Amino acid sequence: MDRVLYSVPVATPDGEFGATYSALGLCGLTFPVSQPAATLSPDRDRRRARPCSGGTALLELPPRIRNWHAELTEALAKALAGREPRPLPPFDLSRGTHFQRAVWQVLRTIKRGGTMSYGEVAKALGRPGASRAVGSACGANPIPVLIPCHRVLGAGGKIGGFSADPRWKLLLLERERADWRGAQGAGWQA
DNA sequence: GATGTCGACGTGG
DNA sequence: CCACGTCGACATC
Repeated sequence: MDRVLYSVPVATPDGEFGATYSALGLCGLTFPVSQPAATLSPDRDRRRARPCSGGTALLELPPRIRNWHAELTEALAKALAGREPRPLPPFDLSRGTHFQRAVWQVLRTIKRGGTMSYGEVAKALGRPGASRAVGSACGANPIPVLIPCHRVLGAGGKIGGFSADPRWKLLLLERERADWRGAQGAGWQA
């Protein structure tokens, strides 16, 4: 069952994310809209945590979902601070195609601070030449940050694209101290 | 060297 | 059909 049953705001130091849950687990995570990434800077000063605007919504959640949400809230805060996001709630990725799920699986093997190129991911799937399709699959990732699509860069260390906002990609990489600057240092752009 | 163009790939509009 | 979070090869200045 991949239907979205609950949509819940997630308060973090970087603004209010949005989580959606199905009966199987977390099936979606969206970046804050109220705090545009345009105001983000790669420096260290953090934003104040905002109270959850969901109001009484949280109280209406079934215990199981509420537990997942508590785990997610903590995991997301850790991830945004560049630390290991654990424990995690279960993910419901049943909406992805076979290829997309295979891609997301590879993404989850990229260690914090590490990166892969779209081409390398394609190669890891036994599909050299599908690098572009990998890019599309990354863009279709329903749970950014926790499924680290931001750790996939263009060949030669170029920053590549990011559906939400490239600033988030840069910020996340900064926070995990990723060694993403390519071999030639100059090979990246905003 | 610095640019263009082209084809391959999976998915959704 | 087309347009994408790409890449590498090759052509041409």
